[in-house]
Amino acid sequence: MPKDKADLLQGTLDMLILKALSLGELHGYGIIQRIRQLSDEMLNVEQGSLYPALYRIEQKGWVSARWDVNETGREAKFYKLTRSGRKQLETQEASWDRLVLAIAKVRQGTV
Amino acid sequence: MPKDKADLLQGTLDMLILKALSLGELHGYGIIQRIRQLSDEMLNVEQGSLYPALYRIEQKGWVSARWDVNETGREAKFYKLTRSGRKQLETQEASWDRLVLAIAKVRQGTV
DNA sequence: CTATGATGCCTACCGATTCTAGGTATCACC
DNA sequence: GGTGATACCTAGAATCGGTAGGCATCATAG
Repeated sequence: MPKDKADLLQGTLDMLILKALSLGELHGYGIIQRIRQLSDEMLNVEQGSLYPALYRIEQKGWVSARWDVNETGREAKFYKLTRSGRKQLETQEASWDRLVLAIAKVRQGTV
Repeated sequence: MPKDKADLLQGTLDMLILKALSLGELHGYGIIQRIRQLSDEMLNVEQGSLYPALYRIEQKGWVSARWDVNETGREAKFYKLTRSGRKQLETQEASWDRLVLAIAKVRQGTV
């Protein structure tokens, strides 16, 4: 019974969160939904992964958080990319591209 | 001082090893060299990552090992893909492709 | 002839990160 | 009143790659 949802590889979650936030301020729960939606339901981030990741990312100064009220009037913690976070997103995207390229080379290679 | 060699993401090493072995039987040290060469020096697998990984992979039945002598007459442990390993390689490549696709979708997405 | 670097194997431990599995609370809806 | 969605959180397990060591052989440079 293989899951159709792919598990994330370690190291990809930060990039996804930063990317989601690059499209606009958002609260935690919304980040999960945005990633799922953007990936056409292929990626599902667990809450138990997200919240610790957000904490780490905030500690690193890549996002800032504030409590506010969402459009339905509920309390939620909104996260916003900082300048440093935007730079970090670029860095991580570049690393990802390098890795994808390198692995593609290995896969197309012959002895 | 960023390294120009990319660190691997967790979960990619098995696939790289299996791919390297899909090109022919090889000993551990040679696997490292083959991956480095195939990736145009972009990927460098550490010995401390490789040997435990080979052990894991052998336990799962994806490779078989035997001691032999290399072309220069030195003892070395040669690994060979099993049928199950070849199937596993396909599976992992498919997962990798799905992940790359999913992340590409997220990255090109707009709200 | 000795030192160094490459080849070849291995292990122990660390650090980072994701997941599972819980917990809490509010709200809409049936 | 119960269920599912929304919204936050934590503890602990599991995985896995890296660092840093160890050991042995061999070719080559000094």
